Amino acid sequence: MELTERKKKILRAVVERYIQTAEPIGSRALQELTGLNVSSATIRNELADLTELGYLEQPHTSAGRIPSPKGYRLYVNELMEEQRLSLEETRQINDALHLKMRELDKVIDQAGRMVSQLTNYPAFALAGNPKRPTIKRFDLILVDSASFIAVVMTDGNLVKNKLFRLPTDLSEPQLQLLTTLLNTAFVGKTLDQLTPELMRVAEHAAGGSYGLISLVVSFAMEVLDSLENSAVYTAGTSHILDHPEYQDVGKAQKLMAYLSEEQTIAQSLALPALNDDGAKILIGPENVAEELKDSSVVLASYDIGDGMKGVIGVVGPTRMDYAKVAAKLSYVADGLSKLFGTPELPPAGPAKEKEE
Amino acid sequence: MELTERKKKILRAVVERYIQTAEPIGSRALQELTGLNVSSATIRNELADLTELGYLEQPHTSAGRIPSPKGYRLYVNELMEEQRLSLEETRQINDALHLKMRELDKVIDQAGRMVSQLTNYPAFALAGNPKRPTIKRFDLILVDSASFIAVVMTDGNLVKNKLFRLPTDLSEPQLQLLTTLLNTAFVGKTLDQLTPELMRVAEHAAGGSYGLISLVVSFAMEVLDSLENSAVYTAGTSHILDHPEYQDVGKAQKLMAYLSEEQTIAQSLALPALNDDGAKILIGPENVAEELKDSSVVLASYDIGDGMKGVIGVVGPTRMDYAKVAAKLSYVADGLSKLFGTPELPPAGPAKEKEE
DNA sequence: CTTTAGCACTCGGGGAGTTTGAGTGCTAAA
DNA sequence: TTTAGCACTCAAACTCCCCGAGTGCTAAAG
Repeated sequence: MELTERKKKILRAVVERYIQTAEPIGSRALQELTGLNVSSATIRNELADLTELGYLEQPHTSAGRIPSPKGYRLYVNELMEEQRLSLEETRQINDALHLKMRELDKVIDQAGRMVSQLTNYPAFALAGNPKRPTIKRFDLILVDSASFIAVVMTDGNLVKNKLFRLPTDLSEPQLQLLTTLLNTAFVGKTLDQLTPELMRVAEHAAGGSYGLISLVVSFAMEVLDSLENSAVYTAGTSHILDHPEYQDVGKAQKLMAYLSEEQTIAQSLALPALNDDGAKILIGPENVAEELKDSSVVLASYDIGDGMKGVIGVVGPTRMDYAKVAAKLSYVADGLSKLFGTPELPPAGPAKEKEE
Repeated sequence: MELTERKKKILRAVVERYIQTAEPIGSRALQELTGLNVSSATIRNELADLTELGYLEQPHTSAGRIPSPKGYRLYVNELMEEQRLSLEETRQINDALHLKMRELDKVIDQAGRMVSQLTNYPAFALAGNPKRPTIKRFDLILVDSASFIAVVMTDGNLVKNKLFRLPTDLSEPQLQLLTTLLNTAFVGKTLDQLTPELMRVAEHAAGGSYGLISLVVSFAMEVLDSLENSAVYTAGTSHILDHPEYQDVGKAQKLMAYLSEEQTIAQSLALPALNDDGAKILIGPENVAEELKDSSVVLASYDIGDGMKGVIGVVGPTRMDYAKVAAKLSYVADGLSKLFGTPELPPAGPAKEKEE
């Protein structure tokens, strides 16, 4: 059954007011808020209907109404106006997006912090890749006769390195041989495919090369592993204490505990949202996790490039300002996609050349 | 004035009991706890003296006594027995110290988390270097005609890399030239010494090389910069809610806000402790930061190698279990020092060789 | 001089009772 | 269908009072 215009107007007023004040709204207050030219008694009748239909709740008989999760849902789906960010706000975000370090982890971490600061809610951010990562190339750099740097690059164009110090001497040709060997034997393999079997074969081919193969490969495996179980960065968890619904320390504690279970967040919350575009809003009981049953989550996904995607999200009371949060989150997500979309090197290089 | 043995015994009992229960201790309870064969009245007299001397406090006239910061200080200095960790505990720490990734940032982050989990208090960890870092060597790896990887190694043997994609073509000899150039012009320089002046000279020497110099150098500068302003990792902030002294949300919030000001922690708390060995304990008002005036901090420093040091610390109520926390922290710090002290490569390499 | 028993006193915490006021639901009239 | 009016409800805030743990003081005993 479709609601009448007037009912919608009232529902909307209740939601918006409650988002601001966190207090039940009574019929009298609604008279003014809605601007409807009807008496409070009429509004009371409407409120009774809306309560009957499950859009509103009453903390106790003699209190005003507050939105139920169902009410929020209707509000988010139909009543909420797209919030436009102010110039000030977009400028702020744009500034913050000018991150110095472009290391993937750091950028994601920073993005999470930024969102948390922007919204005043706890936030999290992570990257996830749909396909299993593989190594694309190996390089070994001789530092001195007793140490070398291994550089591995994944198919997602992520580059990692590690310095190895050896108890024995090492020569350039030796390293070259190793490099070729690594590149022929292990490129394009996923983590599971790097079997001990394969290692043994390659090690044998390496001859007397000190088991260096296994060292570098196990480093590569660490890299692949950390990529598959991508880290979740949380930020601003203390913000939940700002909101009256978490004045009860017990509740705050539960939510915080949940937020520090990073793997759970990744699996159950963020990853399912990877492929949804735009902002996704999960209200109270719509959340799978028990700990989030009376909180809400807003998620947005962004493109990292090379098929990788990421998710940033915000957690807060069901009473959170969905319009604003969703707008900010989407804006940041877009910004990140653009950031990753542009080549690392702005074509400033050639421009700098004097001679044209 | 030196306290009598009996007074010390009483003070100690008060502190230890209060650490457990967070409740004021009365004279009757102390009769049992101390094992002294005197009446409660006698103890009351002693308590009055200790209060007079500033070692104890009374929340209100008709309550028992709790230790004052001065009392804690005496306890920590003279009365506290070195806590020995149980086998179970050392095993737990040793296990946790077997970290997979040996990337510096991650290790430090992990260490902080571990300590927090171990002690049930919020913890932080950071690395700091006394001397200004410089770049030790540059390497450039050609990936394909339009991209290359820059690898820089600092004097602290930290290696960082970055992938550059270019709008133009690139050749191996070109890269080699660049590498030599970079290594002659910029090695051994601190951040300030990498002046625009120097850059211009080097760029000029590079001839038509597309301003690549400045790209790589500015990456190097980022690395140096991030090394100088080393990150602070905090973990387990939600643990403060476990303790009754922070049931007051306002207090918890203040402390949490402080803990998220990572730069402040670094500057005012951790860095001063860099060169103190062993555990350092700061009780309540001994802290410089206003926000910590009624909390305590335990710090321990560890060696990273190459002259770099790090600090891990724990923040909690003044009532925290100093003996246990200090013991755990020292143990972890030692473990970290050892971890960094041993070469990256366990000499397992040669051992793996079949043919001897 | 120290220790002890005894006793009056203090003060926070918790429970019961009361008041207040915002807000409701219902009814009867417009 | 809307409105005015009115009785009713209930949480929150306040007051009052009791309880008991614990103190400080005094006077006597060691």
